[in-house]
Amino acid sequence: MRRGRKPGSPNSNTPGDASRREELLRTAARLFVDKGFEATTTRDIADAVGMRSGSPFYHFRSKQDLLKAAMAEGLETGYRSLLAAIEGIDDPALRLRVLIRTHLGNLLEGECEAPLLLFESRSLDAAARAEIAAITDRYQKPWQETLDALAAAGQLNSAQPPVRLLLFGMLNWTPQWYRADGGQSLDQLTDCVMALLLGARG
Amino acid sequence: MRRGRKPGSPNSNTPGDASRREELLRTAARLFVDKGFEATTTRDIADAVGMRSGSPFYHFRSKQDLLKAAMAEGLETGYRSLLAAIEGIDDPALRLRVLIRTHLGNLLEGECEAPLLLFESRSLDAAARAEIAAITDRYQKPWQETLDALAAAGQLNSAQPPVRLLLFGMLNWTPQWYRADGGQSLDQLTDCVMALLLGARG
DNA sequence: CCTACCGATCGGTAGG
DNA sequence: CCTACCGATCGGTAGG
Repeated sequence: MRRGRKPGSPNSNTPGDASRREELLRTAARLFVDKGFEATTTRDIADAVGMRSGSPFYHFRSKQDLLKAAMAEGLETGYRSLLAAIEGIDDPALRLRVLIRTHLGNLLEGECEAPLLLFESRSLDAAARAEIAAITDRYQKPWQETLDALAAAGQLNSAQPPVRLLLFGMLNWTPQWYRADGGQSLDQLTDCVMALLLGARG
Repeated sequence: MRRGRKPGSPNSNTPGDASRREELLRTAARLFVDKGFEATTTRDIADAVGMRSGSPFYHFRSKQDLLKAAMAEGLETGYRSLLAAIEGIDDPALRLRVLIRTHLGNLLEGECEAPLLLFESRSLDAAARAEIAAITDRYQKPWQETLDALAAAGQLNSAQPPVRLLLFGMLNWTPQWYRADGGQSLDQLTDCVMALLLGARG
């Protein structure tokens, strides 16, 4: 029924196992976002990738470790997508637009929902939470730089950190209400956010 | 050791029991916000109010029922605090300011964190979720009216529903990062939000 | 990675 | 509201 697999090395980077590990991470991330960390069972995750209930623990020490890894790698992926999207764009207003649009795409088109897992930070111990906080800071760096540039150009009233955090919250709450079939495209939603930040624009 | 109490009527509004019920609701709300619904045990709640493990079920049919009631009554309370705060205020910009400040006070000074429980809606069944959605709509009505008035007065570019929802998300994410000891008062934070919405202002 | 399994915990209930 | 309790589930492990 099930294809057999010889035991490999635990937690290693064996090429063959790496893909299984990634599969676990992606699947866990999705389930954690949908049902929440606590409500998601390690058995749910195992089922979803076609493993037996004990097998995720071959790849990860604990359920919490799975969460930490899913957050870390997800934020990493999201960060790279941001950098790729803004590469070569000099105009700060356009940069901000692309950051927002990319972030919303990641969140709302299910490409990389990792930022939503930040809600689950409370389930991490202090050490893991610190690791994730550092990665989150990096994720926000391009945002702060762009806001600073906009303020310097006089297109934004203030680029104090609260502005960035308010913006981040505004975007991360959208999955609570945005529906793809609601007649508003992500581009239009991006327009709306931009108008809010930079003032009138049509 | 423990004071004895005669059995009363279940789920009724007996004056004596009402306060215990309210105590359960307030305590449950706080724990649900802090640890999350799934991570909070009915035993945690019972302990926190000095009951035995089975006793919460004398007041509520199920744990989910406790969540629903905590959300419903909490949003009710928050709604009333909003109405009281804006009563007699005619200037729409000032009204918005008071709405924001009151909402932030409720969230960040622990007076009424119920809006944060909206995250936990996924733990409700469809019927309960619909109930809560209706109460949430009512909670947002004063906001929409105020935004409409601002748009009519030309002080806001657009009062389309997404603006309200973006604002709501911006505020509801603040508990993720705001610290009372961070050198920024709630009044200053309110200024920051207002400036973001209405444009330059110093 | 599977089999087989365990200890702990959890939501909930009967009966007073 | 307490006592006493149960069935189910869950994270995790030993051993191959």
